[in-house]
Amino acid sequence: MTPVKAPPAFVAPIENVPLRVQVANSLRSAILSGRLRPGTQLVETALAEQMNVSRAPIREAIQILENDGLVETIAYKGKRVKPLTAREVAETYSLREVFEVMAARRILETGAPLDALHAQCAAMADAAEADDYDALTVADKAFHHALIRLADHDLLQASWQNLYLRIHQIMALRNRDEQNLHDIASNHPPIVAALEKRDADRAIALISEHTRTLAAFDPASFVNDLQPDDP
Amino acid sequence: MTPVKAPPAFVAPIENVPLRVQVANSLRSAILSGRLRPGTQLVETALAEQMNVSRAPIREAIQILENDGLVETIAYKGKRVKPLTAREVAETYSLREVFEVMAARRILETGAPLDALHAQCAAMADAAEADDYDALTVADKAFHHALIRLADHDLLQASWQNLYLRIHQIMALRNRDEQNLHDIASNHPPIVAALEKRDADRAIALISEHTRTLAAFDPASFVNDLQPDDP
DNA sequence: ATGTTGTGGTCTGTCGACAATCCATGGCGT
DNA sequence: ACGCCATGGATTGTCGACAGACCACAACAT
Repeated sequence: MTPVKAPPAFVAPIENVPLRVQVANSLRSAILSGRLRPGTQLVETALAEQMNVSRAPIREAIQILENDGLVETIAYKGKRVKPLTAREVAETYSLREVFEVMAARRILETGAPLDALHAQCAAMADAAEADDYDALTVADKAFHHALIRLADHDLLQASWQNLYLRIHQIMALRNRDEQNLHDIASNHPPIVAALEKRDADRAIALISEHTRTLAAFDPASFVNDLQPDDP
Repeated sequence: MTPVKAPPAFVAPIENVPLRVQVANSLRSAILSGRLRPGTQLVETALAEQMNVSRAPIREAIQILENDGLVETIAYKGKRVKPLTAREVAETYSLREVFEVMAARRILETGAPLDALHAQCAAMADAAEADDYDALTVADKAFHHALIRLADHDLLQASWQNLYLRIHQIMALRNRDEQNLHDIASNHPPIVAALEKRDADRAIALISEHTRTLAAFDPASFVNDLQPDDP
Protein backbone atom coordinates (compact mmCIF):
# COMPACT_ATOMS: atom_id res chain seq x y z
CA MET A 1 0.00 0.00 0.00
CA THR A 2 1.11 3.54 0.75
CA PRO A 3 0.09 4.62 -2.72
CA VAL A 4 2.38 7.57 -3.21
CA LYS A 5 -0.31 10.19 -3.36
CA ALA A 6 2.02 13.09 -3.73
CA PRO A 7 4.90 12.70 -6.13
CA PRO A 8 8.11 14.64 -5.54
CA ALA A 9 6.48 18.06 -5.29
CA PHE A 10 6.33 20.35 -8.27
CA VAL A 11 5.33 23.47 -6.47
CA ALA A 12 6.33 24.84 -3.14
CA PRO A 13 3.66 24.33 -0.52
CA ILE A 14 2.08 27.60 0.46
CA GLU A 15 2.68 28.19 4.09
CA ASN A 16 0.33 30.00 6.33
CA VAL A 17 2.54 31.99 8.61
CA PRO A 18 0.54 33.57 11.41
CA LEU A 19 0.96 37.28 11.79
CA ARG A 20 2.37 36.93 15.27
CA VAL A 21 5.20 34.85 13.89
CA GLN A 22 5.96 37.34 11.14
CA VAL A 23 5.91 40.15 13.64
CA ALA A 24 8.07 38.20 16.06
CA ASN A 25 10.60 37.41 13.35
CA SER A 26 10.73 40.99 12.28
CA LEU A 27 11.25 42.28 15.78
CA ARG A 28 13.69 39.54 16.65
CA SER A 29 15.94 40.31 13.75
CA ALA A 30 15.81 43.98 14.67
CA ILE A 31 16.91 43.17 18.20
CA LEU A 32 19.55 40.63 17.23
CA SER A 33 21.07 42.96 14.70
CA GLY A 34 21.28 45.71 17.26
CA ARG A 35 18.87 48.03 15.41
CA LEU A 36 16.69 47.88 18.49
CA ARG A 37 19.03 48.46 21.35
CA PRO A 38 18.55 47.12 24.87
CA GLY A 39 16.28 49.37 26.85
CA THR A 40 14.22 50.50 23.87
CA GLN A 41 10.53 50.63 24.64
CA LEU A 42 8.17 48.57 22.56
CA VAL A 43 4.76 50.22 22.39
CA GLU A 44 2.04 47.95 21.16
CA THR A 45 -0.12 50.57 19.52
CA ALA A 46 2.81 52.14 17.73
CA LEU A 47 4.03 48.81 16.40
CA ALA A 48 0.51 47.84 15.41
CA GLU A 49 0.17 50.99 13.38
CA GLN A 50 3.61 50.66 11.82
CA MET A 51 3.00 47.10 10.72
CA ASN A 52 -0.64 47.50 9.82
CA VAL A 53 -1.94 44.79 12.06
CA SER A 54 -4.04 44.85 15.16
CA ARG A 55 -2.59 44.76 18.63
CA ALA A 56 -3.36 41.12 19.29
CA PRO A 57 -0.65 39.67 17.06
CA ILE A 58 1.76 42.30 18.32
CA ARG A 59 1.11 41.28 21.89
CA GLU A 60 1.59 37.62 21.10
CA ALA A 61 4.72 38.34 19.14
CA ILE A 62 6.17 40.28 22.03
CA GLN A 63 5.33 37.40 24.29
CA ILE A 64 7.29 35.10 22.03
CA LEU A 65 10.27 37.39 22.31
CA GLU A 66 9.80 37.48 26.04
CA ASN A 67 10.23 33.75 26.15
CA ASP A 68 13.26 34.09 23.96
CA GLY A 69 14.55 36.26 26.78
CA LEU A 70 14.95 39.27 24.52
CA VAL A 71 12.13 41.40 25.88
CA GLU A 72 10.77 42.05 29.33
CA THR A 73 7.40 43.34 30.43
CA ILE A 74 6.63 45.68 33.27
CA ALA A 75 2.94 45.52 34.05
CA TYR A 76 0.93 48.52 32.98
CA LYS A 77 4.14 50.32 32.20
CA GLY A 78 5.51 48.96 29.04
CA LYS A 79 7.59 46.35 27.32
CA ARG A 80 11.15 46.97 26.36
CA VAL A 81 14.16 45.26 24.93
CA LYS A 82 15.79 43.57 27.86
CA PRO A 83 18.84 45.45 29.05
CA LEU A 84 22.02 43.40 29.19
CA THR A 85 23.90 43.33 32.45
CA ALA A 86 27.51 42.26 32.67
CA ARG A 87 26.39 39.42 34.88
CA GLU A 88 23.91 38.17 32.31
CA VAL A 89 26.51 38.21 29.62
CA ALA A 90 28.88 36.22 31.78
CA GLU A 91 26.16 33.74 32.70
CA THR A 92 25.14 33.34 29.10
CA TYR A 93 28.62 32.38 28.06
CA SER A 94 29.17 30.06 30.98
CA LEU A 95 25.98 28.22 30.19
CA ARG A 96 26.94 28.01 26.57
CA GLU A 97 30.22 26.46 27.64
CA VAL A 98 28.38 23.77 29.56
CA PHE A 99 26.10 23.06 26.61
CA GLU A 100 28.92 22.70 24.16
CA VAL A 101 30.96 20.55 26.48
CA MET A 102 27.96 18.31 26.88
CA ALA A 103 27.63 18.12 23.12
CA ALA A 104 31.29 17.18 22.75
CA ARG A 105 30.90 14.42 25.32
CA ARG A 106 27.95 12.96 23.49
CA ILE A 107 29.69 13.18 20.16
CA LEU A 108 32.64 11.27 21.57
CA GLU A 109 30.32 8.65 23.01
CA THR A 110 28.46 8.02 19.79
CA GLY A 111 31.31 8.59 17.39
CA ALA A 112 29.29 10.79 15.08
CA PRO A 113 31.02 11.85 11.87
CA LEU A 114 32.65 15.28 11.98
CA ASP A 115 32.38 16.29 8.34
CA ALA A 116 30.16 19.26 9.07
CA LEU A 117 32.69 20.65 11.54
CA HIS A 118 35.54 20.39 9.05
CA ALA A 119 33.45 22.16 6.48
CA GLN A 120 32.68 25.06 8.75
CA CYS A 121 36.31 25.35 9.80
CA ALA A 122 37.18 25.77 6.16
CA ALA A 123 34.46 28.35 5.72
CA MET A 124 35.77 30.31 8.66
CA ALA A 125 39.30 30.24 7.35
CA ASP A 126 38.09 31.58 4.02
CA ALA A 127 36.10 34.32 5.72
CA ALA A 128 39.06 35.33 7.83
CA GLU A 129 41.25 35.43 4.74
CA ALA A 130 38.73 37.62 2.94
CA ASP A 131 38.42 39.80 6.01
CA ASP A 132 34.68 39.27 5.86
CA TYR A 133 33.32 39.72 9.36
CA ASP A 134 29.74 38.80 8.54
CA ALA A 135 30.71 35.62 6.75
CA LEU A 136 32.89 34.67 9.70
CA THR A 137 30.01 35.21 12.06
CA VAL A 138 27.76 33.03 9.96
CA ALA A 139 30.33 30.27 9.71
CA ASP A 140 31.10 30.47 13.42
CA LYS A 141 27.46 30.07 14.26
CA ALA A 142 27.17 27.23 11.77
CA PHE A 143 30.15 25.51 13.37
CA HIS A 144 28.71 25.60 16.84
CA HIS A 145 25.28 24.74 15.57
CA ALA A 146 26.73 21.70 13.87
CA LEU A 147 28.51 20.74 17.06
CA ILE A 148 25.24 20.81 18.93
CA ARG A 149 23.36 19.03 16.20
CA LEU A 150 25.83 16.17 16.15
CA ALA A 151 25.06 15.58 19.79
CA ASP A 152 21.64 14.37 18.63
CA HIS A 153 19.80 15.82 21.60
CA ASP A 154 16.70 17.84 20.72
CA LEU A 155 16.30 19.45 24.08
CA LEU A 156 19.93 20.46 24.23
CA GLN A 157 19.64 21.86 20.76
CA ALA A 158 16.56 23.89 21.62
CA SER A 159 18.16 25.24 24.77
CA TRP A 160 21.34 26.09 22.98
CA GLN A 161 19.48 27.80 20.20
CA ASN A 162 17.56 29.91 22.65
CA LEU A 163 20.76 30.82 24.42
CA TYR A 164 22.48 31.62 21.18
CA LEU A 165 19.91 34.30 20.46
CA ARG A 166 21.44 36.35 23.21
CA ILE A 167 24.94 35.53 22.05
CA HIS A 168 23.95 36.79 18.65
CA GLN A 169 22.66 40.00 20.16
CA ILE A 170 25.77 40.48 22.26
CA MET A 171 28.00 39.98 19.27
CA ALA A 172 26.04 42.51 17.25
CA LEU A 173 26.52 45.08 19.99
CA ARG A 174 30.24 44.54 20.28
CA ASN A 175 32.70 46.69 18.52
CA ARG A 176 33.72 44.48 15.66
CA ASP A 177 36.82 46.45 14.89
CA GLU A 178 38.53 45.18 17.97
CA GLN A 179 38.30 41.56 16.97
CA ASN A 180 40.91 39.59 15.20
CA LEU A 181 39.28 37.42 12.61
CA HIS A 182 42.18 35.05 12.23
CA ASP A 183 42.27 34.39 15.97
CA ILE A 184 38.64 33.44 15.98
CA ALA A 185 38.96 31.20 12.97
CA SER A 186 42.06 29.46 14.27
CA ASN A 187 40.40 28.52 17.52
CA HIS A 188 38.17 25.93 15.96
CA PRO A 189 40.29 23.42 14.04
CA PRO A 190 42.10 22.20 17.18
CA ILE A 191 38.73 21.36 18.70
CA VAL A 192 37.81 19.23 15.73
CA ALA A 193 41.23 17.62 15.81
CA ALA A 194 40.82 16.69 19.46
CA LEU A 195 37.39 15.24 18.75
CA GLU A 196 38.81 13.32 15.84
CA LYS A 197 41.48 11.84 18.11
CA ARG A 198 38.81 11.08 20.70
CA ASP A 199 40.77 13.08 23.21
CA ALA A 200 37.89 14.05 25.49
CA ASP A 201 39.86 16.04 28.02
CA ARG A 202 41.59 18.11 25.42
CA ALA A 203 38.42 18.76 23.41
CA ILE A 204 36.59 19.88 26.50
CA ALA A 205 39.42 22.07 27.65
CA LEU A 206 39.62 23.72 24.24
CA ILE A 207 35.91 24.37 24.10
CA SER A 208 35.92 25.84 27.58
CA GLU A 209 38.85 28.04 26.80
CA HIS A 210 37.35 29.17 23.53
CA THR A 211 34.08 30.13 25.17
CA ARG A 212 35.79 31.94 28.00
CA THR A 213 37.90 33.93 25.63
CA LEU A 214 34.79 35.17 23.88
CA ALA A 215 33.09 35.96 27.16
CA ALA A 216 36.02 37.98 28.44
CA PHE A 217 36.07 40.15 25.39
CA ASP A 218 35.07 43.77 25.87
CA PRO A 219 32.53 43.15 28.58
CA ALA A 220 31.51 46.71 29.30
CA SER A 221 30.94 48.69 26.18
CA PHE A 222 27.33 47.78 25.50
CA VAL A 223 26.04 46.86 28.88
CA ASN A 224 23.46 48.80 30.86
CA ASP A 225 24.17 48.26 34.51
CA LEU A 226 21.86 50.82 35.98
CA GLN A 227 18.65 51.25 37.87
CA PRO A 228 15.55 49.43 36.62
CA ASP A 229 15.02 52.37 34.36
CA ASP A 230 17.39 54.96 33.38
CA PRO A 231 19.43 57.86 32.28
CA MET B 1 18.34 61.21 52.12
CA THR B 2 16.58 58.01 51.16
CA PRO B 3 13.77 58.76 53.61
CA VAL B 4 12.57 55.24 54.32
CA LYS B 5 9.14 55.67 52.83
CA ALA B 6 8.04 52.11 53.39
CA PRO B 7 8.86 50.50 56.72
CA PRO B 8 9.34 46.72 56.92
CA ALA B 9 5.96 45.84 55.41
CA PHE B 10 3.11 45.06 57.70
CA VAL B 11 0.69 43.91 55.11
CA ALA B 12 1.13 42.02 51.94
CA PRO B 13 1.42 44.34 48.96
CA ILE B 14 -1.59 44.28 46.73
CA GLU B 15 -0.50 42.54 43.61
CA ASN B 16 -2.26 42.91 40.37
CA VAL B 17 -2.04 39.51 38.83
CA PRO B 18 -3.07 39.56 35.18
CA LEU B 19 -5.69 37.07 34.20
CA ARG B 20 -3.35 35.35 31.80
CA VAL B 21 -1.03 34.55 34.67
CA GLN B 22 -3.82 33.22 36.84
CA VAL B 23 -5.06 31.10 33.98
CA ALA B 24 -1.55 29.91 33.22
CA ASN B 25 -0.95 28.96 36.84
CA SER B 26 -4.20 27.11 37.01
CA LEU B 27 -3.55 25.17 33.83
CA ARG B 28 0.05 24.55 34.74
CA SER B 29 -0.81 23.00 38.04
CA ALA B 30 -3.40 20.85 36.33
CA ILE B 31 -0.81 19.60 33.89
CA LEU B 32 1.95 19.14 36.44
CA SER B 33 -0.33 17.22 38.75
CA GLY B 34 -1.36 14.94 35.95
CA ARG B 35 -5.01 16.00 36.00
CA LEU B 36 -4.54 17.11 32.43
CA ARG B 37 -2.79 14.24 30.76
CA PRO B 38 -0.43 14.57 27.80
CA GLY B 39 -2.37 14.66 24.57
CA THR B 40 -5.42 16.34 26.05
CA GLN B 41 -6.78 19.04 23.79
CA LEU B 42 -7.03 22.56 25.13
CA VAL B 43 -9.92 24.34 23.48
CA GLU B 44 -9.80 28.08 23.96
CA THR B 45 -13.52 28.69 23.85
CA ALA B 46 -14.24 25.92 26.30
CA LEU B 47 -11.62 27.10 28.76
CA ALA B 48 -12.78 30.67 28.40
CA GLU B 49 -16.30 29.65 29.31
CA GLN B 50 -15.18 27.45 32.19
CA MET B 51 -13.07 30.17 33.72
CA ASN B 52 -15.36 33.06 32.91
CA VAL B 53 -12.82 35.09 31.01
CA SER B 54 -12.51 35.99 27.39
CA ARG B 55 -10.37 34.10 24.95
CA ALA B 56 -7.52 36.59 24.89
CA PRO B 57 -6.13 35.78 28.34
CA ILE B 58 -6.61 32.10 27.63
CA ARG B 59 -4.61 32.37 24.45
CA GLU B 60 -1.82 34.22 26.20
CA ALA B 61 -1.84 31.77 29.08
CA ILE B 62 -1.54 28.86 26.69
CA GLN B 63 1.34 30.61 25.02
CA ILE B 64 3.06 30.88 28.37
CA LEU B 65 2.67 27.16 28.84
CA GLU B 66 3.96 26.62 25.36
CA ASN B 67 7.16 28.34 26.33
CA ASP B 68 7.28 26.25 29.43
CA GLY B 69 7.30 23.35 27.01
CA LEU B 70 4.13 21.87 28.44
CA VAL B 71 1.80 22.61 25.55
CA GLU B 72 2.14 22.51 21.81
CA THR B 73 0.14 24.24 19.11
CA ILE B 74 -0.85 22.87 15.77
CA ALA B 75 -1.95 25.71 13.55
CA TYR B 76 -5.66 25.93 12.93
CA LYS B 77 -6.07 22.57 14.58
CA GLY B 78 -5.72 23.00 18.26
CA LYS B 79 -3.47 23.18 21.22
CA ARG B 80 -2.86 20.21 23.42
CA VAL B 81 -0.82 19.07 26.34
CA LYS B 82 2.46 18.02 24.85
CA PRO B 83 2.77 14.26 24.64
CA LEU B 84 5.82 12.83 26.35
CA THR B 85 8.04 10.59 24.32
CA ALA B 86 10.55 8.26 25.90
CA ARG B 87 13.26 10.22 24.16
CA GLU B 88 12.10 13.49 25.65
CA VAL B 89 12.05 12.02 29.10
CA ALA B 90 15.57 10.74 28.68
CA GLU B 91 16.76 14.06 27.31
CA THR B 92 15.14 15.94 30.12
CA TYR B 93 16.96 13.93 32.73
CA SER B 94 20.27 14.09 30.95
CA LEU B 95 20.04 17.85 30.73
CA ARG B 96 19.11 18.05 34.37
CA GLU B 97 22.19 16.04 35.15
CA VAL B 98 24.36 18.54 33.33
CA PHE B 99 22.70 21.44 35.11
CA GLU B 100 23.18 19.97 38.53
CA VAL B 101 26.74 18.98 37.88
CA MET B 102 27.41 22.54 36.78
CA ALA B 103 25.84 23.77 39.99
CA ALA B 104 28.02 21.46 42.07
CA ARG B 105 31.13 22.69 40.31
CA ARG B 106 30.26 26.28 41.02
CA ILE B 107 29.43 25.55 44.62
CA LEU B 108 32.81 23.93 45.07
CA GLU B 109 34.50 26.89 43.44
CA THR B 110 32.85 29.48 45.63
CA GLY B 111 32.63 27.46 48.83
CA ALA B 112 29.02 28.38 49.47
CA PRO B 113 27.57 27.14 52.76
CA LEU B 114 25.57 23.92 52.54
CA ASP B 115 23.11 24.41 55.38
CA ALA B 116 20.09 24.38 53.11
CA LEU B 117 21.12 21.04 51.69
CA HIS B 118 21.52 19.46 55.10
CA ALA B 119 18.10 20.77 56.09
CA GLN B 120 16.41 19.24 53.07
CA CYS B 121 18.18 15.94 53.61
CA ALA B 122 16.70 15.85 57.07
CA ALA B 123 13.27 16.72 55.72
CA MET B 124 13.52 13.91 53.21
CA ALA B 125 14.53 11.42 55.86
CA ASP B 126 11.53 12.42 57.95
CA ALA B 127 9.20 12.12 54.99
CA ALA B 128 10.56 8.69 54.14
CA GLU B 129 10.13 7.60 57.74
CA ALA B 130 6.54 8.83 57.76
CA ASP B 131 5.93 7.14 54.42
CA ASP B 132 4.70 10.48 53.10
CA TYR B 133 5.22 10.50 49.37
CA ASP B 134 4.07 14.06 48.79
CA ALA B 135 6.30 15.45 51.51
CA LEU B 136 9.22 13.56 50.08
CA THR B 137 8.54 15.01 46.66
CA VAL B 138 8.45 18.50 48.07
CA ALA B 139 11.65 18.03 50.02
CA ASP B 140 13.36 16.44 47.05
CA LYS B 141 12.48 19.37 44.86
CA ALA B 142 13.59 21.75 47.60
CA PHE B 143 16.92 19.95 47.85
CA HIS B 144 17.69 20.24 44.19
CA HIS B 145 16.36 23.75 44.06
CA ALA B 146 18.70 24.68 46.88
CA LEU B 147 21.57 23.04 45.06
CA ILE B 148 20.91 25.17 42.03
CA ARG B 149 20.37 28.31 44.05
CA LEU B 150 23.69 27.93 45.80
CA ALA B 151 25.37 28.02 42.43
CA ASP B 152 24.37 31.70 42.28
CA HIS B 153 23.67 31.69 38.56
CA ASP B 154 20.36 33.23 37.57
CA LEU B 155 20.31 31.88 34.07
CA LEU B 156 21.13 28.38 35.23
CA GLN B 157 18.43 28.64 37.82
CA ALA B 158 15.84 29.78 35.31
CA SER B 159 16.78 27.01 32.89
CA TRP B 160 16.72 24.42 35.61
CA GLN B 161 13.38 25.61 36.86
CA ASN B 162 11.91 25.41 33.40
CA LEU B 163 13.31 21.94 32.99
CA TYR B 164 12.04 20.87 36.36
CA LEU B 165 8.48 21.61 35.28
CA ARG B 166 8.68 18.62 33.05
CA ILE B 167 10.35 16.54 35.71
CA HIS B 168 7.48 17.42 37.97
CA GLN B 169 5.01 16.33 35.34
CA ILE B 170 6.84 13.10 34.70
CA MET B 171 6.95 12.28 38.38
CA ALA B 172 3.24 12.94 38.72
CA LEU B 173 2.53 10.49 35.93
CA ARG B 174 4.68 7.76 37.36
CA ASN B 175 3.28 4.99 39.44
CA ARG B 176 4.28 6.08 42.89
CA ASP B 177 3.72 2.68 44.40
CA GLU B 178 6.75 1.30 42.71
CA GLN B 179 9.12 3.73 44.36
CA ASN B 180 11.06 3.13 47.48
CA LEU B 181 11.00 6.26 49.58
CA HIS B 182 13.97 5.31 51.67
CA ASP B 183 16.10 4.72 48.60
CA ILE B 184 15.32 8.16 47.27
CA ALA B 185 15.99 9.85 50.58
CA SER B 186 19.25 8.02 51.14
CA ASN B 187 20.63 9.12 47.81
CA HIS B 188 21.11 12.69 48.85
CA PRO B 189 23.22 12.82 52.03
CA PRO B 190 26.29 11.33 50.32
CA ILE B 191 26.14 14.12 47.76
CA VAL B 192 26.20 16.74 50.49
CA ALA B 193 29.00 14.88 52.24
CA ALA B 194 31.10 14.87 49.09
CA LEU B 195 30.49 18.58 48.62
CA GLU B 196 31.44 19.18 52.21
CA LYS B 197 34.70 17.34 51.68
CA ARG B 198 35.23 19.29 48.46
CA ASP B 199 35.56 16.02 46.62
CA ALA B 200 34.50 17.25 43.20
CA ASP B 201 34.83 13.99 41.32
CA ARG B 202 32.82 12.07 43.85
CA ALA B 203 30.11 14.71 44.13
CA ILE B 204 29.71 14.84 40.38
CA ALA B 205 29.67 11.08 40.07
CA LEU B 206 27.00 10.81 42.74
CA ILE B 207 24.82 13.45 41.14
CA SER B 208 25.11 11.81 37.76
CA GLU B 209 24.29 8.45 39.15
CA HIS B 210 21.36 9.78 41.12
CA THR B 211 19.88 11.48 38.08
CA ARG B 212 20.37 8.47 35.89
CA THR B 213 18.68 6.22 38.40
CA LEU B 214 15.64 8.44 38.32
CA ALA B 215 15.65 8.58 34.56
CA ALA B 216 15.81 4.84 34.19
CA PHE B 217 12.84 4.32 36.38
CA ASP B 218 9.70 3.01 34.72
CA PRO B 219 10.21 4.75 31.42
CA ALA B 220 7.24 3.37 29.54
CA SER B 221 4.11 3.51 31.61
CA PHE B 222 3.03 7.04 30.82
CA VAL B 223 4.65 7.76 27.55
CA ASN B 224 2.82 8.27 24.28
CA ASP B 225 5.07 7.09 21.52
CA LEU B 226 2.58 7.04 18.75
CA GLN B 227 1.53 8.84 15.63
CA PRO B 228 1.19 12.60 15.77
CA ASP B 229 -2.33 12.25 17.07
CA ASP B 230 -4.70 9.74 18.55
CA PRO B 231 -5.62 6.55 20.32
C1' DA C 1 -16.24 0.23 -5.33
C1' DT C 2 -13.66 4.33 -5.88
C1' DG C 3 -12.63 8.93 -6.27
C1' DT C 4 -14.34 13.69 -6.10
C1' DT C 5 -16.79 17.47 -4.54
C1' DG C 6 -19.71 19.87 -1.47
C1' DT C 7 -21.01 21.28 3.05
C1' DG C 8 -21.25 21.96 7.97
C1' DG C 9 -19.02 22.18 12.31
C1' DT C 10 -15.21 23.30 15.13
C1' DC C 11 -11.43 25.28 15.94
C1' DT C 12 -7.90 29.13 15.76
C1' DG C 13 -6.52 33.84 13.79
C1' DT C 14 -7.45 38.71 13.73
C1' DC C 15 -9.73 42.87 14.69
C1' DG C 16 -11.53 47.21 16.92
C1' DA C 17 -13.36 49.10 21.17
C1' DC C 18 -13.53 49.70 26.04
C1' DA C 19 -11.77 49.33 30.88
C1' DA C 20 -8.06 49.41 34.28
C1' DT C 21 -3.74 51.03 35.76
C1' DC C 22 0.11 53.86 36.25
C1' DC C 23 2.83 58.13 36.04
C1' DA C 24 3.74 62.95 35.57
C1' DT C 25 2.20 67.39 36.03
C1' DG C 26 0.20 71.14 38.05
C1' DG C 27 -3.01 73.44 41.21
C1' DC C 28 -4.11 74.21 45.93
C1' DG C 29 -3.85 74.83 50.75
C1' DT C 30 -0.85 75.24 54.48
C1' DA D 1 8.65 76.31 50.10
C1' DC D 2 6.48 72.00 51.02
C1' DG D 3 3.30 68.30 50.73
C1' DC D 4 -1.05 66.50 48.99
C1' DC D 5 -4.71 65.54 45.94
C1' DA D 6 -6.83 65.86 41.33
C1' DT D 7 -6.56 65.48 36.52
C1' DG D 8 -4.98 63.91 31.94
C1' DG D 9 -2.29 61.29 28.89
C1' DA D 10 -0.14 57.09 27.76
C1' DT D 11 0.03 52.18 27.87
C1' DT D 12 -1.38 47.77 28.88
C1' DG D 13 -5.34 44.46 30.08
C1' DT D 14 -9.70 42.48 28.64
C1' DC D 15 -13.62 41.72 25.90
C1' DG D 16 -16.93 40.16 22.20
C1' DA D 17 -17.45 39.49 17.29
C1' DC D 18 -16.11 38.17 12.81
C1' DA D 19 -13.14 35.93 9.38
C1' DG D 20 -10.20 32.08 7.91
C1' DA D 21 -8.60 27.35 7.90
C1' DC D 22 -9.06 22.65 8.56
C1' DC D 23 -11.39 18.10 9.13
C1' DA D 24 -14.90 14.68 8.73
C1' DC D 25 -18.70 13.08 6.52
C1' DA D 26 -21.93 12.54 3.13
C1' DA D 27 -23.75 12.97 -1.52
C1' DC D 28 -22.67 12.33 -6.03
C1' DA D 29 -20.46 10.82 -10.36
C1' DT D 30 -17.60 7.61 -12.58
